[in-house]
Amino acid sequence: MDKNLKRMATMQRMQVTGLELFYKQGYYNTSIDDILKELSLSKGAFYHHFESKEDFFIQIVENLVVRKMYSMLIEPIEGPDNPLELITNCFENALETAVHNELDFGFVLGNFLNEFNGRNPKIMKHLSDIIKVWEVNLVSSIQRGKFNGYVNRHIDSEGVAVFLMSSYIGIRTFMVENAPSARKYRFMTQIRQYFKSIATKEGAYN
Amino acid sequence: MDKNLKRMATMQRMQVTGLELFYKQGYYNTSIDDILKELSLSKGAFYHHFESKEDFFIQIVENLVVRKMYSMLIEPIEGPDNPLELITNCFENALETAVHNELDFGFVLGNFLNEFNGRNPKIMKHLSDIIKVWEVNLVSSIQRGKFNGYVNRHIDSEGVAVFLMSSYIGIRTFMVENAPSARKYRFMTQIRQYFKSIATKEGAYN
DNA sequence: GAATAAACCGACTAAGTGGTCTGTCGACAA
DNA sequence: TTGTCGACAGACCACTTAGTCGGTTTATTC
Repeated sequence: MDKNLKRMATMQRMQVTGLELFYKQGYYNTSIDDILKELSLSKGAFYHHFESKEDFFIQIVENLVVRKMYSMLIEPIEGPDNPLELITNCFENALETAVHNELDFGFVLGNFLNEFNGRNPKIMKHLSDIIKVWEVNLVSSIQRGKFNGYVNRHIDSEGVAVFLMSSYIGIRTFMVENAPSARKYRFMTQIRQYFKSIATKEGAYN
Repeated sequence: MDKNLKRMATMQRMQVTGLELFYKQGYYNTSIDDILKELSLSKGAFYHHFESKEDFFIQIVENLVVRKMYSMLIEPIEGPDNPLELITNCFENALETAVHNELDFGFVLGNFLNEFNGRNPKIMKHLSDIIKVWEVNLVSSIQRGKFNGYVNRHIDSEGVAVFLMSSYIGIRTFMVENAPSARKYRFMTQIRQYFKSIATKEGAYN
C-alpha cells in the first residue's frame, strides 16, 4: 500500500513535470533526459514506470489534460441556465486563468493538436477524442438553450459549436504572443456580440 | 548571371521542399537530411547556400510564407467594396484551398506560431510581424467599412480583427483533423451570422 | 585551354536521442 | 537473518542531429 503510494507519487511528479516541459518546449523538442534532470531522477526510474515516451505522453493526456479540460471547459457549461451566459462565463474564466498563469494547462490541447496533426495518429486519436467530448457538450448545451428559449431555433447548433471551438483555439494561440489581457477583452466583447445575434429576444442575453 | 540563376533555382527548390516538410512534420521534427534526401542534394550544397537551419527557415518565412499570406489573406480584402463581403469571400476561398489541397500553405503560420511560441524568440519575431501586418490590414478594412457605411460605427474594429484572426487560426487547426468540408461550411455560416450582427442595416450584407 | 570561382559532394565530429540492462538499495515477510 | 521484490541508478548502445571541411565538378572568362 505504502509502496503503491510511492509509485503513484513518483509517476505523478514525472507527469506534471513532463506536461510542463512538453507544453513549453513541445513534445519532439523535449527529451526524456530534460524531464529527468528537472526531477533528479534517472532513466531507470522512467522506464520502470513507463513503457516509452509515447506511452508516457498518452498517460499525461489521459490523466492531466482530460481532467483540466473537464473542469475548465466542460463542467462549467452544464446545467439548465442560459447556455450563452454559461459559455460566456466559462470562456471568461478560462481566458483569465490563461492571462495570469502562463502554465495553466487549460488548453495545451491546441498546441498538441497542432504538433501531432498528421504526424502521430495514435496520439492524435487521444486528442481528438477529448475535442469530440467538448464538441458534443457544446452542441447539447446549445440545443438545451434552444429548447429553453434562450437560443434562436434557426441556428445550427453544430455550427455554433464549431465556431466557438475554433475561436477559442485561435485566441489561445494568439494570446500567448502579445498583450494577452487586451486581446482577451476584445475577444470576449465580440463573443458577446455574436451571442446576441443568435439569442432569442426573450432569452435576455446581456 | 546564369550562375546566379542556378543559385536561385537551387535555393528555391530547397526552400519549397523545406516548407513542405516543415509544414507536414514540424520544424524540430524535420532534419536537414530529410530535405536533402528528397532533393538528392548534399550537406555541402545546403551549407553553401544557407548559414544554418534557423537561417534557412527564416528565409522560407520571408520568401514563401509572407507571399502566400499576402496573396491569400491580405490583398483580397483590400479595396473599397464592403469589407464584410470581401472578408467572407477571402475566407471562403482560403478555406476551400485548404480543403482540397493538403499542402496549401495559406496558413502554415498557425502551425509555426504554435511550434515556436516561447521557444525561439528570433523566429517568433518574424512570424508575429506577419500577423501584425494581417491585423493592421483587417483593422483598416473594417474602419473603411465603417466610413463607407457598411459596418456599424459602434463596433470595435480592433476587436473584430482579433476575433476574425482567432477564428481563422482555430478553424484551420481544426479542419485538418476531421470532416474539413463540413466544418468549413459550418464555420462560414457562423461568420456570416456574426457579420450580419455588426453590419449596418443599409450596408446590405447578405 | 588554362585559370578561376562558385556549386556541390560526402565523410566526419560532437552532442544528443530513445531505449536497454545490469546492478544497488531499502522495506518487509518468513 | 535471510530472501524477495519493487524503486531507482547510471553506464551503455545504436542511431540521429546540426554543422564542418577538404576535396571535386562545372561553367565561365580571358
